[in-house]
Amino acid sequence: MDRNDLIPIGTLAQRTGLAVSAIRYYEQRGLIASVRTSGNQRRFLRADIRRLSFILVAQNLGLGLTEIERELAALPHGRTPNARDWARISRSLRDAIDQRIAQLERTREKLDLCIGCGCLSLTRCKLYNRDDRAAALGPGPRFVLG
Amino acid sequence: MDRNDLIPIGTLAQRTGLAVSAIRYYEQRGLIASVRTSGNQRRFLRADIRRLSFILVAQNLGLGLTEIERELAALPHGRTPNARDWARISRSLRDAIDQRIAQLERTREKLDLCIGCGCLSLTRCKLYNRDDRAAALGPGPRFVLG
DNA sequence: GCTTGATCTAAAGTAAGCTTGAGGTTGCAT
DNA sequence: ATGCAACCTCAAGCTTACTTTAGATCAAGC
Repeated sequence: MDRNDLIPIGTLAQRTGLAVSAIRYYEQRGLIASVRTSGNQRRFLRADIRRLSFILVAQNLGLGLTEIERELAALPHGRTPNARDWARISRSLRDAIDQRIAQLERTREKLDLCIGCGCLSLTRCKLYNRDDRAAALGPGPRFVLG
Repeated sequence: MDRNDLIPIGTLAQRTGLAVSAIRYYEQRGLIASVRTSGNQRRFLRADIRRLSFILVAQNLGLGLTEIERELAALPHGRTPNARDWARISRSLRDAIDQRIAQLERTREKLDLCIGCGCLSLTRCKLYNRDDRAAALGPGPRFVLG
């Protein structure tokens, strides 16, 4: 199984917790690539486990696959990404996490004000201020990331 | 406009930043209620601005409308919610925010380890540990909230 | 060699969360 | 009283992110 470090899709699925169908979908979307055996079966690099993990973390942050694709585009083409590559791209993810945490903390503060004062004075309640609200990112739950 | 504090849907939309169609959809889903004028137009309570704000905050947290409905069910039926009601339900939201922040901080730590060590040793990389990963919550981006 | 589980493709289906469109009515200002 | 923006309903459409299904092939152990 270690010859050339090529793993079949099922193994990749097990390692990442993703469904096989999801991985195939990601490949179709261009988020991940594979080579084929003579019998047309996909074989992935072990490094793709990391790539999928990155996708999962980014998704958890609220990023859509299109945005994730943009992030991943920073990785080198044709060459297996090395430590430096991953460090660079991971830092960008780190920033997004920081921003998201900061935003949640702001929301929490506002919520505390509302809980504390029990304000029913609608004009004063900070939660009514929609400046910090989720931007319209299309359908589905909305997230503020910046 | 202050007679009885009843506002039309367009005003509610402006105040919350939501689309009129979204508010109608929420009503259909049972997340918000309205009375009708003699001409069949919806009229909402001013307090519904708060209710919608709650929905927006909860959505931003990653909750689905079904879960939000469950949360809102804690509000009194037939009576306009008062400060105490809102305080109770908001605290539950606050807890969810705390948990989400904690989870993001854990992810950030793991990411820092990966950035710091530049580990390409896949078996050691903490990000590959899927224990803390998003649970399958159906289609769409996944979130860990608990 | 044979079986059995993993894999393949393509197309259709699903779920959430809304939006859009058509065709018609209401209500406030002038 | 008239005009026009705002409102109404209902059905269909859209986007994201996948899953499911069907029918066929592959690969690895016994």
